[in-house]
Amino acid sequence: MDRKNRISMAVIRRLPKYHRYLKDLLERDIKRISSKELSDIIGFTASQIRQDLNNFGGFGQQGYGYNVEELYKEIGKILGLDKNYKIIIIGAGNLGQALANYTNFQKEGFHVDAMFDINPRLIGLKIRDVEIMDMDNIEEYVIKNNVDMAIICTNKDSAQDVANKLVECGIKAIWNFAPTDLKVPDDVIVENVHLVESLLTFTYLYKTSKE
Amino acid sequence: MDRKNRISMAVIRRLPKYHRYLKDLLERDIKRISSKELSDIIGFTASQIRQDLNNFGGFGQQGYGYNVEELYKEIGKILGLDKNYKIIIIGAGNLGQALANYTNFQKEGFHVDAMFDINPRLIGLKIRDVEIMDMDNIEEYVIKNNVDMAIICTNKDSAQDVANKLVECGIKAIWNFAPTDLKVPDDVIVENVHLVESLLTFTYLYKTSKE
DNA sequence: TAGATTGTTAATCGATTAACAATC
DNA sequence: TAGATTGTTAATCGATTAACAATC
Repeated sequence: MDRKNRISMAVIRRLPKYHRYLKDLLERDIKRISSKELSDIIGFTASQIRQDLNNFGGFGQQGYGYNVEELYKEIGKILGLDKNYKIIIIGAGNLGQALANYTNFQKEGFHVDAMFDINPRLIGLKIRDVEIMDMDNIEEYVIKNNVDMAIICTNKDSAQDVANKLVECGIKAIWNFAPTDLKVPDDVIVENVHLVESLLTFTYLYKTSKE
Repeated sequence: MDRKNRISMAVIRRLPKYHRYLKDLLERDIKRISSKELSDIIGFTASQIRQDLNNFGGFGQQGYGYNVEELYKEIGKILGLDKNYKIIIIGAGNLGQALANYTNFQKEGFHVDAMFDINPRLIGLKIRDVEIMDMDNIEEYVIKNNVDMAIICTNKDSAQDVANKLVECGIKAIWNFAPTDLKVPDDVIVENVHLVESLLTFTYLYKTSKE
């Protein structure tokens, strides 16, 4: 724990990118790769790649480089992909439904188990195999079904209330798509996907590139 | 341009957050705010807030702080929100449709004009007022309609081909939701929303928080 | 004017890059 | 063994924080 906590967010956010590129290499049947070669395709410096990986252990071999399959699996384990995760989605609007349908998550062992909404028109519907349930049943559901993570896809005004409810139910991990910053206890992990922030950054870069 | 280019990405990515919090304050009828007060609600240090803002000009007043409305408008201008933007979406699947429906973008002056897909079942359908058109017509459409930005919502395998096509049509700004890194010329801006990377980072944090 | 708070310079901290001895 | 490339330490770079004079 002490050692883990010392790993910076900068490093952690690069891990999924390593994972993705290594999967690519694996699919192209490439058996080994040096930090220099990986640098050429992923765009980080070779030095940074070696530094990053050495936070978690010495996966390479001098004079050889890294075994692609082994490194891919190790990084998968580091990320926690050796387990499956049960997810619920709160807010069954367009975005919630899109995420329920998004197969890239399922491939990695994330399974959307149920969706919740307060809109009576949506309750009872099924998106793929996932039923949209009444928000009133969420506590019962979470406790019964050992849910790992919750995705908030509500509007900004409901998001904090929903988060409070989730925390109450014992959820420790919230992936938040609502355009607001949630207040939660220290032991609850929140990862934000702030689409508007991404769009505005993008717009700034576009605008200034034209000047 | 020279001055602009010196502004670090770290600062640029904080701008949308200032913009959002200032809008909040404005809606709550708060007229002025000091860097210290803003620090308390936004979570950056007061020092960082003053540093950030001073990259773009002296918006504050000693002994007073910042005028909320003025600062909100100034940051909006810096981000390029004093203009409207025409957007097309390529890939009219669940995610593309969800983004076409996402009203938070329209509020800020972003208008989705058309969607494109290669699936004959989708072509001709309308999502809200937005027609799904045949990918074959994209070049003609972009040239005729002065499109500013394109959103890629295809799968990873088509994304690079779509990007090439967009660059060919003269598009200079691509918001990419496909789980891959696009190769484009230097004068084309790409902003990625890598959902899988966010999910895996999130999973890592969740996993390690339990250890 | 006195108090408050900015704008800005200097100090610190952390992350990235460079270098190289260790070793496969 | 010789060549290649890692793991790791040291140097550099950039971003954040602290401090304070300027000034409203």
